Amino acid sequence: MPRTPPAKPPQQASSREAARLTPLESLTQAAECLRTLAHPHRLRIVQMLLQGRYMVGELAEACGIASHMASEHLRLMQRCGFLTASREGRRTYYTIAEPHLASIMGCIEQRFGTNDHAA
Amino acid sequence: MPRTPPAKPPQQASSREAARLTPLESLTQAAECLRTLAHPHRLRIVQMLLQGRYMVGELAEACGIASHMASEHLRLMQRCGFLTASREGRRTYYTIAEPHLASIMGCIEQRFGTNDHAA
DNA sequence: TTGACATGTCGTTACCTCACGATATATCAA
DNA sequence: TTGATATATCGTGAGGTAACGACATGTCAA
Repeated sequence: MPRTPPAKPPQQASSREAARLTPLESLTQAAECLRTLAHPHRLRIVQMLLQGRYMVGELAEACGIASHMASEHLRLMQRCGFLTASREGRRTYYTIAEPHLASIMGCIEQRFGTNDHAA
Repeated sequence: MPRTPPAKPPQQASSREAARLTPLESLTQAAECLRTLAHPHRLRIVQMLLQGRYMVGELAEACGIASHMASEHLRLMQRCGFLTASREGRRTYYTIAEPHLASIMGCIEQRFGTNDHAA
């Protein structure tokens, strides 16, 4: 791990593609996606989106951050295939695109009780 | 998130303690632990330790890294309660201390096929 | 005691990420 | 067209993290 070489961005990687990767490549991809998830606001956003679709402003307010910050978090998660966006007028709604996110968040909530306070 | 304030180190947090934390605190703790996990060598180490106990040198060799690097990864994971160490002579054996790690790794393996090549 | 072995720690360097303000784009209403 | 609304992008500074070599510690065997 020479400090992450060229390393293509944590692009969406389908489960089928994963089969063609070396063990290290698979683990590297998994690590990149975990890092994308590893932020309190992004976890909160995923938590909300697992309940339904929301627009940027709503997610930003729930996290207590500026809209343009929420927008950046959403872009990161969209990049590695967690989310998809759909524009409606001047609003953009985001939804979960990666079905495995539900089970991963389930594990996390079970461990950290992060759902005890769910809205 | 003013760039992580003083923020005590991602110390071991029992599930019972988690109940006393605010939603943001819980999510921050979860994020810190996810970050600790989010490294290809650390994922590999956890994968191996879920199969049994190993000493530093064995884990280092499996990852293709120097022993003292493995030692650092192990220390990080020990800090947030994932692992415990037991010294035997000049060797140190590590084992999984956090039972939820198995299910989390299970989700990750399911998504990324990181177990298709398991030894 | 000496030397080899196994692990752990420290300091440095390079890079990456976060949060922010400023600014851009796109859409709607008047 | 103008202004407000909603989102997205860019540049920057502060600070964190990874990998490495060097070195320290602790243990065993001869």
